[in-house]
Amino acid sequence: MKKKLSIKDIAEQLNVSKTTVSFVLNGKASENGVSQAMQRKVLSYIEKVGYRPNKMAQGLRTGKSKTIGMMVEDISDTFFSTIARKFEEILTTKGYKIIYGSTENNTDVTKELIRVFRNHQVDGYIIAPPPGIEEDIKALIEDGVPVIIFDRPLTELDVDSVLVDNYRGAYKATQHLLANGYKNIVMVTLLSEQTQMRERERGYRQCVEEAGGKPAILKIRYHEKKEKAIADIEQYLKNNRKTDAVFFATNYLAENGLEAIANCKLAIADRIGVVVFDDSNWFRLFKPSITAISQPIEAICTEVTNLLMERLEQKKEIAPKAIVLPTNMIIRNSSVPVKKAGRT
Amino acid sequence: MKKKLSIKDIAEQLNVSKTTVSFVLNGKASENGVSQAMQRKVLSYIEKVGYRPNKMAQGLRTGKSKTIGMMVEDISDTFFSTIARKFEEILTTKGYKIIYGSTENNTDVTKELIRVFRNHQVDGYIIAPPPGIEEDIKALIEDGVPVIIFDRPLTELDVDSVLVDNYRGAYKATQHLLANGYKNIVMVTLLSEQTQMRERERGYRQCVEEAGGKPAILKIRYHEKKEKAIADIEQYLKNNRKTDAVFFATNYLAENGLEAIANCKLAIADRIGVVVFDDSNWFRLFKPSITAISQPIEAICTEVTNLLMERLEQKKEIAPKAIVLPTNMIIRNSSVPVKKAGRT
DNA sequence: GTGAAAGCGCTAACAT
DNA sequence: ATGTTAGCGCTTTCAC
Repeated sequence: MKKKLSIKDIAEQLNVSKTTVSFVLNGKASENGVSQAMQRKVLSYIEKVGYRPNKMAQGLRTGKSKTIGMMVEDISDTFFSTIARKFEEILTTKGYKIIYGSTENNTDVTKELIRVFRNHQVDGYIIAPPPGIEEDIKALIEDGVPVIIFDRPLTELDVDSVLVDNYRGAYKATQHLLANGYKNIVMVTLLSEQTQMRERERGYRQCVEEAGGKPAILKIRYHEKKEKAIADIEQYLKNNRKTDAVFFATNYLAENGLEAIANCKLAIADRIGVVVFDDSNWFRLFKPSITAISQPIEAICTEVTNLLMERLEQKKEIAPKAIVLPTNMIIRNSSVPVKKAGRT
Repeated sequence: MKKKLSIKDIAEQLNVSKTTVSFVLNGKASENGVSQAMQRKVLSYIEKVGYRPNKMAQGLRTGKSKTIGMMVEDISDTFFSTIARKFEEILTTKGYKIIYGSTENNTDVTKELIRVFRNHQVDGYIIAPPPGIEEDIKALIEDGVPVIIFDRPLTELDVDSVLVDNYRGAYKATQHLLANGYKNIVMVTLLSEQTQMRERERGYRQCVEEAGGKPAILKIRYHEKKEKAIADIEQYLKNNRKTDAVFFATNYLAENGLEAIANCKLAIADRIGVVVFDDSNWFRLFKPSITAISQPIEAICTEVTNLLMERLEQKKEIAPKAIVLPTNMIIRNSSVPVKKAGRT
């Protein structure tokens, strides 16, 4: 077991003081008048023996852990894991590591996560917040800790945030279905308080009402048995024969909804139009391929990390920014009746 | 900005020593003869003011960070993100947090990740190793750090590992296709040194050869342009008209391969059978639904964490264990000609 | 230009 | 039964 060496060992080997070593390690050598020769000597020795400073000691001393806490609803969700990857990519270049936690969109779980992250002295937080977490986040901010929220708004709280225009995304999706001749569109959404879902619902409602129609909304409880969700959607479809299009508020709902539609033997596109909020790699492979509202994941990540780095490096007070990004509609075949367009 | 309190503050407020507080905090109160009354007093005060010990200081002192380093090829891959979630679930109950890193299946990236994780003093490693990383992992183990590898074997190295029987999984998949009347099966796999891929290839070869056939293997470079992968597969299909079944070695390849098949206008199941290694939530929704070899994710995670906890709590030397889990074939419609079975 | 030393918050051996 | 104290490895002020 090769003994881990400390700055003290290095200093002793080199017959200099810990201070000198520390200075060159932190790039403060020149400004503190350490000779070039000395710097080279230290650097090359460190390189040779593969010394790397102990982050815990550094952290204890400086109060900085060089780690960021990321909290999302569920890290196994493709949307969030793709984002996690992107964050990793960007933050690694800045010398940060990420520790993650899944909130399950549950306030208490999130509170506990925040506590744990605090104990770990994370330098900043990236959070897709559940409802009811305002107070805790406010406390964080008041303590001067950088917090960036994304994906879900936290109204009533002045905090850096990066959101997507859920309202317009849903509006456009609905409008697109209407434009393609579908008249009775049902929106299948989650029975939950997630603010971004409410925005999507609002966009749908607004659009339908403007067109003189009557909104129809089916709410499904999240992560109850898959079979239950499928059965509920199937039931709705059977009881509402006039329904000729479905707008799924999330990928997860589409997964079950598409099965329900199959069970009802309704031909997608011709008999029933389909649009899903959030894209999936697989959608283009369906027959017919599935139209989706996609979120600008790259942009979300760069905006979030930019805000975060700004806060981490901030010298003076800066006012929180709220960034809203547009969604992108990817029109495929599930929302275009065959008589109007070729099928893939 | 509410000042963070330390154990010293607590001790002063309570008029006791830091030791006493520390003992009750660490459940060593009784064994060190701290009175029940005292324990309750400390506990309730701590609860009241919401004190929580600073992990960095604890870590520096004890040499334990209570964090685990997880390295996988790509955290945004569904397989790995699902696993990340499960690890989180289990390790949280044990008081550990996870920091993650994506290796891109690249040796140098992984080496650097290991260095960074070491600096962060992670208490243990969970690694899906890239090729050529044996030496570094060996060094870790010799330093007494718990390392569990999974997903990919590291031959020549005696280390705790949890793997899936890739050979048998591929063998069974091939056998299943043969049994359903497909005669010319091509395996589409990655042009890479990943050991688990070689095992899958071996399973396929063995089965085809036993049946007196001639193996046909198409290798695709990972993560080159999607279009290139699609074109390559399409090309193969066009040049080999006799091919009547495809066995995709991973989900990622299936994503492109299914598009190639669609482009060639080959009817899945009837004209061309399809089986994919690794399942996806979406496969049951395809028409026809896609047959897949699924990995026992739950089992992998519990085995890995069990091994890890064993190491973390180990008193005496224990010999490394190699655990191999069976895969599960989920027969859907893409591998069963219609004349033999009903379509969904 | 370089070094000594204090101290970040905690644990645990040792004293009392 | 409770308190004193010496570090863990590092940064940084201040003294030489």
